[in-house]
Amino acid sequence: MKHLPTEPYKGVRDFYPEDMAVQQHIFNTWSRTAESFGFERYDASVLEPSEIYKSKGAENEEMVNEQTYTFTDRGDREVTLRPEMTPTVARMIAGKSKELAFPVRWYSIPNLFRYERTQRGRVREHWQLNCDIFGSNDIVADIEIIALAYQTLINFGAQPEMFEIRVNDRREMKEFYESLGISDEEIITKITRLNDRFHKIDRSLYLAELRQITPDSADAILAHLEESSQSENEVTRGLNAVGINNVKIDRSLARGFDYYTGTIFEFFDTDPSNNRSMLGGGRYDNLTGLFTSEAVSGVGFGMGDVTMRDFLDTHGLLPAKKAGAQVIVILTEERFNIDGEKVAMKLRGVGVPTLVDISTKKLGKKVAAADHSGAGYILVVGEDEVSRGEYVLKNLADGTEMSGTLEDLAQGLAV
RNA sequence: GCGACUAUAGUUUAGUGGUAAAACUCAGGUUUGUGGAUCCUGUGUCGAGAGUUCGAUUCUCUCUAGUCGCCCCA
Repeated sequence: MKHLPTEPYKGVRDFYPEDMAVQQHIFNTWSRTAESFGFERYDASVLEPSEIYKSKGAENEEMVNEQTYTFTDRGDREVTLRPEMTPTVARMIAGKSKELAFPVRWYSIPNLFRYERTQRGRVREHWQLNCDIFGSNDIVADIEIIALAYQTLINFGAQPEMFEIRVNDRREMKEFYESLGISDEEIITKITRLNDRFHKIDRSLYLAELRQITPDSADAILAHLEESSQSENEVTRGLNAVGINNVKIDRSLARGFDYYTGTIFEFFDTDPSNNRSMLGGGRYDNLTGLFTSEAVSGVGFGMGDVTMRDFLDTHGLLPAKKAGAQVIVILTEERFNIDGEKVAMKLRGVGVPTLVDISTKKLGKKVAAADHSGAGYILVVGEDEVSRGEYVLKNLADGTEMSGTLEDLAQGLAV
C-alpha cells in the first residue's frame, strides 16, 4: 500500500512539542508585554467575507484573487481565510463605535493565511501579534505603540543594538513632494515604490531611475532622503525622551500601499545574516470607513512569529528546552501501574505536574529517560513502597533523596 | 509570474559508472530495583519516470518536491 506523505501542506508548519514550546514562549512574551501596557485581547474567526479585503480598489482585488485562500461556500458566499487582521478589527471597532470609550488599546494573536511563493521568512500560514490604539489622534499614541513593539523585543532578551527602529511619515512626505510641485498621486506612488528599493540598489541606479520619473526634482529628493538619518521629528524625540535611542528617520521607508496616512515604522535586525524587517506598522485615519460613517483613527503594528523566531535564533535568544513533567513516577513492575497512578494523582492534586512512565523498559533505562526528559524528580513505586506506604523522591539534578509518606512528599513539592 | 540551486538511513551529511558509508537520534540488549557512559544489534526501491551503457545512486532528459533569490508584501 502506498502511504500518504507525512509532510504538512505546502507553506504551513507542524508544531511538534519542541516547536510548540518555542511558540508558547513567543505567545506568552507577546501577551505579557501587551498586557503590561494595558492592552486587552480580542479575536475573531479566520473566515471573513472576501469583500472586506477587496473593496479598496482594483489593486486590492487583484491581491485578494492571487494571494489569498478564497473560496465559495455552499450558500454561494465568497469567503477568504484572513490574510491580515486590520480589516477584521476595523469591522469589530466599527460595530461598537458608539459604545466604546476611546481611545481603546487592543491586541490579538491571529493565525493568518496568504497564498504566496515560499522563501526564507515567508510561509503561507503564520501567527502575528497585532497591537492597535484606536480613537486617538495624539502623536503620543504613535510613540506608545512603537515603545510597545520595542519593549516586546527587550522582553525576549534582545539588546537595543540588535535592532534598529526606522520611522517615516506619509504626511510629511506628501508635504515635501508638494513643496517641489509634485502632487500627482501616480508620480508619488512611483517615487515611493522606488524609495522602497533605495537600500537594495546602487545609489547611481536609484538616481537614474528617479530622474526618469521626475527629472527636475530628482536631486532634491535624493538629498532629502540621504539627510533623513540626521534629522528628527516628534516621534523620534518622544521615543528618545522615554529612553529609546536605537531609532532614526528613514525617508525611503514605504510600507507598501496600504491604508497608512501618518507615521510609519519598521524594525530591522542589525545582524547582517538576518538583515530584514521584523515588524512594521503605522497610523491610519478613518480605519472604519468601510463599515460606518463614524471615522475612527488608529495606530498599530503587526509582528509575525516566523520572523520573531528567526530573530531569536539569529541572536541566540531561544529558550532552553522545558520539561513536560516535574515528577516522573517509575514502576518496578507493570502490576504496580495503578499504584503509580494513585501516587501521581496525589501529586497532581497539589499542583505538581506528574506523569507515570508506563513504558516496558528496564528500570535503569527509565531513570535515564526521566533524566533526559528534563524532569526534576523521579519517584519509584514497587513492592517495598506499596507495602510500607513510604516513598523516596529523588532529585535528578543533585542526586539527593527525600523519603516519607506521599503526604509529606506532596507537601515538600507543593507550589 | 521569472530565475538559480538541491534531492543518499528517522536527522545531518560523505561517497562512487561495478552489490552504499559515517555521525547523531530512536528502539532493544549488555544490566532481575535507580543516571546522559561503554560495547553490540536494528532500519535505505540513493525523490519518480525515461534514456545512454554490459552495468546508472553516479552521466543526460522530463517530472515532482524542497530551498534560496526576483516580483509582490495588506
